[in-house]
Amino acid sequence: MHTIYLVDDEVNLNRVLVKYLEQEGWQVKSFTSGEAAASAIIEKPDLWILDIMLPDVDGFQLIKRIKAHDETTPVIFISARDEDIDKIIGLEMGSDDYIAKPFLPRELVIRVKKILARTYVTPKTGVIRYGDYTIYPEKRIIEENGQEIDLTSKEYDLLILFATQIGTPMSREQILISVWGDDYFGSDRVVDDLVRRVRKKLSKLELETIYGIGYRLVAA
Amino acid sequence: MHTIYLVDDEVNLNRVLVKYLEQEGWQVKSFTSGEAAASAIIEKPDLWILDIMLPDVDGFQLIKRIKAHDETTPVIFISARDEDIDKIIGLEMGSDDYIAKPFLPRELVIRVKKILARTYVTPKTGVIRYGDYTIYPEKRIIEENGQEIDLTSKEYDLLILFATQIGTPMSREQILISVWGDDYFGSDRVVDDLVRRVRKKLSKLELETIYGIGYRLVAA
DNA sequence: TGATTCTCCCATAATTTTGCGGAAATCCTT
DNA sequence: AAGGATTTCCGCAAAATTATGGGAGAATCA
Repeated sequence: MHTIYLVDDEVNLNRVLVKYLEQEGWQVKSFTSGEAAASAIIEKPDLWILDIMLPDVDGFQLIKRIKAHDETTPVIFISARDEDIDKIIGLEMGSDDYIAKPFLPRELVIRVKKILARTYVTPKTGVIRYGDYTIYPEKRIIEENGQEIDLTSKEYDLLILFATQIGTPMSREQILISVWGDDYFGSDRVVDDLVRRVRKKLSKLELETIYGIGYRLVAA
Repeated sequence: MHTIYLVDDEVNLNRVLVKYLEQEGWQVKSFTSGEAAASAIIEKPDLWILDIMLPDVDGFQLIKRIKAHDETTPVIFISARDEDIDKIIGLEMGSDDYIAKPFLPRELVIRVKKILARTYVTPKTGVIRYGDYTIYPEKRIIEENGQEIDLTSKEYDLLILFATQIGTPMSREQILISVWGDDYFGSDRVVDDLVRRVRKKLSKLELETIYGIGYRLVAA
């Protein structure tokens, strides 16, 4: 689940936007002042939505501090003033998108979805962290506190499948197709076996069995 | 089939729009006054189309009452005045779309289609909120104030059935088919049992029994 | 080729969920 | 308020699903 931090001093709009964003299942925290938002930068939300005009610390200063803290955090600007828009577009503010007031809340939701998709659909490139484990998908390596753990190829396939779908239950059918391919005709039970092996090697991985459904990796 | 309620006091436009909407196979009811429309809110159409300028109760008041009755009902505004449009977009009107007069009827039809598709085709993507509960259908998870509650697979199937059909009474027959499949030949009584178990685990879920009929999930 | 590892499968045990009978409680009708 | 129908509740047994240990065959690698 993604966390989104919203900064806007118009309390009404703020409240509405929070409602819409939460409707999508995101965890939202909202701020009405730039100063309050600034002190939350260390909490590293997955995305920021910033109004430019704020009573104290304005959006431009905020984005600088956000990006200074973590260059990759996506930011969406919202603003009413045309000159601001020009500034956002013209300068290299590092903003990932902007939206001019007035706008429909669902328009904002659409943009957030796009950006999150762009940022998180490609976890293949980055590393995945899960508790003490660090997974390097492209290298097919998993470390526990820097100590590499040996996995066989199927074990690794399974790990990646779950690690990229944390929280989502996977049926044996889905697992078979993903790990063995759709031309496998043996028994379902090999999945149990593979799960057993992975559990044994990665004891801190919460691979939960969902009776009658399949398995799921519980969020760390 | 979807039911659409249209509110516009211009009788000519009203008639034309009804024709176009019915052309799509939707069941349309039209009103020329806000008061008449207001008393039809309890009929829960799938979508409302509201003109803002009405002789008596205006569109803004109407949407408040519609959303108060059921937060999720989609609403499309139509209006001629620019200032209205600004109001719709900017403020927390909860409108799902708007369209400025004059417009082509088929433009309206397109927007209605989009919204219906969004609302009904993808109930799986969004989360469902019911009082303190948050349901993540695709993850087969339900949380009460962030605290996950364990459900068995049939219990979850039942929950989803009701949660996606809030307010609609379901017969035992329907529940059997939906949860057990149409090839189940045991007794009806298992439904009672399942309902009992779900009630026990989710005590704040208002699963009302309708004597002689079945059960219904009362809106939170 | 031989040794080692990996994968698959089977049988059995352990676990979880579900079904069912009957009694108690509740609801509706008269 | 009584009586019949319906629903709820309870606990246990049956059924379904999953975990586990062990062994055979396949693949891999030196």
